[in-house]
Amino acid sequence: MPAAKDAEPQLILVLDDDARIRRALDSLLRSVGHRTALYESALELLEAPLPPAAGCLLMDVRMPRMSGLELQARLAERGEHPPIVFMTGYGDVPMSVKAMKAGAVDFLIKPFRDQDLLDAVDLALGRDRDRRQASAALASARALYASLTPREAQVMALVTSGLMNKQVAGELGLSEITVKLHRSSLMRKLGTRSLADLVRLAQVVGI
Amino acid sequence: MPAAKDAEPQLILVLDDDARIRRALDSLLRSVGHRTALYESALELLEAPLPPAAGCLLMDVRMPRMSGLELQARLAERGEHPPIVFMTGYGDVPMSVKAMKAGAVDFLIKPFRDQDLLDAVDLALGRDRDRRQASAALASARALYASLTPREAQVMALVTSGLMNKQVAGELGLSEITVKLHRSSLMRKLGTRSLADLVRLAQVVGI
DNA sequence: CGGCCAGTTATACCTAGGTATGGGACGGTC
DNA sequence: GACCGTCCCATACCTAGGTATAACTGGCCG
Repeated sequence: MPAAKDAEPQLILVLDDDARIRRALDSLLRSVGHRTALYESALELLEAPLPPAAGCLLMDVRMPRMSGLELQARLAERGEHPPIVFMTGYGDVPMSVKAMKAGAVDFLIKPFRDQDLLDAVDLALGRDRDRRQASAALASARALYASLTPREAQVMALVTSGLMNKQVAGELGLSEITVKLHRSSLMRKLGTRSLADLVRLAQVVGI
Repeated sequence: MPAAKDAEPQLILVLDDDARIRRALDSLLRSVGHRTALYESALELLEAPLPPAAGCLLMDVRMPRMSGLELQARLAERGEHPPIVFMTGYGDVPMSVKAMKAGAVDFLIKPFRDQDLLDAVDLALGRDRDRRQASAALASARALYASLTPREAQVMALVTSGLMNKQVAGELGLSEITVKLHRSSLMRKLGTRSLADLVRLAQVVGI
């Protein structure tokens, strides 16, 4: 594991149909050292795959063709997506509640102070880092687990549930020595050097 | 463990300064089988300890003396509290966003359909059940852990980190046999019958 | 067909874990 | 002072875990 020294700063996706606002947000965000990517419509953003470095999506709620809320729903359907900060000039309460229930980080009413926006963006970037960390840990655990043969996975499940080798052998109709063999093999594959580590890995994978 | 057969249905705390609204909410909630407790002011609710069966707090945002948002903040300071559903006739977006950021389940605008309120309450009760389950599991794990002597706790930490008995002995300056003794003693106290169980318990406690 | 991998088992040997029994030291409590 | 709980160590014995080596089977692939 090369320890991803966050050499790649997070990117802030800015989506607004008004070019003047895009420019203003872009310059504000860049002035405090953020990197940005600008989008004019929800469709433009949906068509291309999201930049892997995307750490926050900042967007207007009301836009022609596809609203911010609908984009939020589409992104959620597709799986993981960066945390979202909404802005709007004409928001109502049900709209903001819906956005927040769906996981938005903040919902800002124009006009807002620059600092409020920057705070919301920082919060979103923080959540994105947490999300990335959790997701990377889960992915690597799953990848390791996927390298096991079916038998090894069975043995792992029973061993981490607390059964002794002979009990595992009984459950699976094997001899104890075979269980030991699968066990040492899966420990090697997973890089775990103790039963404690194995149990924790199993927890992550969700056995 | 007597398996708490949820013989005790959850209680819905209804807080509104308007007596007519309290009565209307009370009758609506009771008509679908919920149990309720009525409060006239935030202070009244804060003064007495919360009913242990409280599974949801349904309240107006705007009330004299103490607002719903302030009550929400006070309850959060005091630790765990039931999930909150807000209602209001005059809410603005920043208010609703603040409430949702602080963890509210929903923020309803009057007039709302009865069903919307009942849905929000059901969602809140569901979250309360999850919360109770997690909190009960954590409490029982902590209680078990607290019954260990200091030495046993040290041994547990090292054993669950994956060290062998002899390594634990080295770390603590003990002989291996003594470690085994502490180990069997703590396993007995915690009711764990395998290292796997012990590791999971340690995870819950946060070792 | 030959090679490879998963899966299976066996023998043998060594290490680690678990328990029973007994004993000594220390600190606090009744 | 007697008692108790915690902490420590030892001997002895048994069980469980781990590894090495070797061998057999069946399926898949080039």
